[in-house]
Amino acid sequence: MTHEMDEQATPEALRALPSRTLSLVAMYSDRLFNEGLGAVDARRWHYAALAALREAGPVSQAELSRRTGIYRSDMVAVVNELEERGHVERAPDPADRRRNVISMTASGRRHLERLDKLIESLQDDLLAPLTGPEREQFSALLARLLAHHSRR
Amino acid sequence: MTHEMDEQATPEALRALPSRTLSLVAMYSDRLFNEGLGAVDARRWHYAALAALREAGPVSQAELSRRTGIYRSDMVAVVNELEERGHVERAPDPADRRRNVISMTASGRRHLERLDKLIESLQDDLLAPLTGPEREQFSALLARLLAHHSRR
DNA sequence: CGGATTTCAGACATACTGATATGA
DNA sequence: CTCATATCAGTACGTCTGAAATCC
Repeated sequence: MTHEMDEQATPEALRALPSRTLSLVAMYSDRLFNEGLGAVDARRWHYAALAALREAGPVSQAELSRRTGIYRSDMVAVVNELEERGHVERAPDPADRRRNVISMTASGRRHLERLDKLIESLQDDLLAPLTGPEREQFSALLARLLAHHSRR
Repeated sequence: MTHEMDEQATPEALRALPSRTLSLVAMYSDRLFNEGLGAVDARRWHYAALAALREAGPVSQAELSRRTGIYRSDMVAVVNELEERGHVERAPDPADRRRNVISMTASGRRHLERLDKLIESLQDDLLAPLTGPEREQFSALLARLLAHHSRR
């Protein structure tokens, strides 16, 4: 998935599967966001990490990991990239020398505000064919599915 | 994503994003189906290919590819696996010797019927928290999003 | 010749595992 | 001793690209 598939010729047995439609829409959505964010030298995880830092203040990488859902092992690379771009700073925690305290820089804050606007517009692209109330409905249904499946 | 993320501590800016919820739900859905199908020695692509064969009759791999959305390059492995399990047969097309004609065996038909039931039950697990009408709504909204994003 | 088919080899991203060094 | 942290190496999977061999 997904190339020049002929959606007309898609077997009825498949077309009726919400799991399939869900996967495909998620794929298009991911692609939309990856491309949109790539255009401003960012990635989805960058936004997640910066948004978490804004709400939590300076925290350790492990704490960032818990709040964003990024694996600790992968968080290293995310923080590396954000640090290279000057959006965050790594500093050893004097209180616990195992930890790095990650904090946003002024550049990071500006970048995050740019991303807020971009994300909002991409969100709009994603839901373009739906009316306002339909978007609410869709989001609410998704949230309930997530709540159901993410409880252990 | 997704480990022991603390969904409570998820930044509000992220929790409000349908794109994120969508990705996560799709991930749980994919996992559900991969595990369920794996338990009967099948994969998602197996079901797609067999369902397409049932509706189209014997066709070439390229045609199967168009109908299922599986890349031609990846279709080779899918047909290999189905052939190993005795669910399909490969035969050269006498009318066009570039082509392999893929057809379902009796075993394939039985297997597909098993999968029909399994898929239906997994579908039910996926949508468990939703009422009947809500499932209809959800599917309809997904279908409209797919239609919108899959046109070029 | 251009175009389609099957196949292989591999790039790339993402989720995830495991192990190590260090320190609380 | 245990537990947590940061890091690195590597697995597994899915999407996707490119190219070769064959045939229309």
